[in-house]
Amino acid sequence: MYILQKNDSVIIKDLDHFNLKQTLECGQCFRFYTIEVNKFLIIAYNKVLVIEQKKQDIIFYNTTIDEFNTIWYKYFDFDNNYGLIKDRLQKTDKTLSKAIESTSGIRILKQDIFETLISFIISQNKNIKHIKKVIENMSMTFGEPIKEINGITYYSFPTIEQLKNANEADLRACKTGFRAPYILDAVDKIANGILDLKELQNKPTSYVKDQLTTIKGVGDKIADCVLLFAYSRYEVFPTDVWILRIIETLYLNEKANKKHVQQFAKQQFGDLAGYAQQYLFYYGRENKIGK
DNA sequence: GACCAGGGTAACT
DNA sequence: AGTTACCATGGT
Repeated sequence: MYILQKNDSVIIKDLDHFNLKQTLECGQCFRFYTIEVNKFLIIAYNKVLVIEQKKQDIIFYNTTIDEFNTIWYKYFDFDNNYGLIKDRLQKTDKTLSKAIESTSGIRILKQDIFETLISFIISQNKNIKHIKKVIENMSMTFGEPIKEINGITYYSFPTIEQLKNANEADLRACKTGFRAPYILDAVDKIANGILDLKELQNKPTSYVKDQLTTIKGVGDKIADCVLLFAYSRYEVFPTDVWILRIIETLYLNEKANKKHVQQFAKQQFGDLAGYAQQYLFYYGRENKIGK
């Protein structure tokens, strides 16, 4: 792979192990819109990015090398060697090997910690489409306009400071429902210094998980999503209703509970369990496994 | 109209 | 420690 700049775009040529559509649609992120086939608009880190994939080339529109280096390089996890990761996973497991054949372009994004936390609090007992809508509502209500494209204004995800001004009625107006007090508790703990999301970056995974689950409405699964998608802890295995059914169907051939599935994933996939989870999740949903 | 959605909590056995 | 009803809301 190599990078070049052309007018106001940055282009990555000959990039392996990357599929933009798979990476965005595997359920790890919620702030993106489809413009055309393989062309998307993403909102992240207070930026609006139009990005397109043409075979093995990725075009980042209206950006600079500097912005690419400081934001998008890390966001798309270009530091990690996916060839190596997939080799290791495919060698140890035939079922996963088959799943990876059709999902091999997924990358685990490195997302903003606060946004990921609030987004997955919202996610509980909702489908992905509705999660996206509620996050959009919150951004329009509490965030700031970043950029206007084709007459549509795109808003940043609200900061902690901006959400401090929110009350429960405001949040319910965004259709958060019973999750409104959960969001308020998260904002309260962070704003008052009881939780320091940045400091947790340097702590062991189990400690971070213990801290995150002190927030009301944050349990095992939501904490694992924040650990995987924002703290880059690739050993966790977020276990939701989908992945539960997928593991039951593809591996266990019997009913299981979430604790059982977590133990299984740890011994089966080890320190790469998080990657395995994303490949299996996308594969399972595409093929309606267990439904 | 019941059932489900990238779940968690409280109140039960 | 392992179940179960309930929590808003929109879609099928």
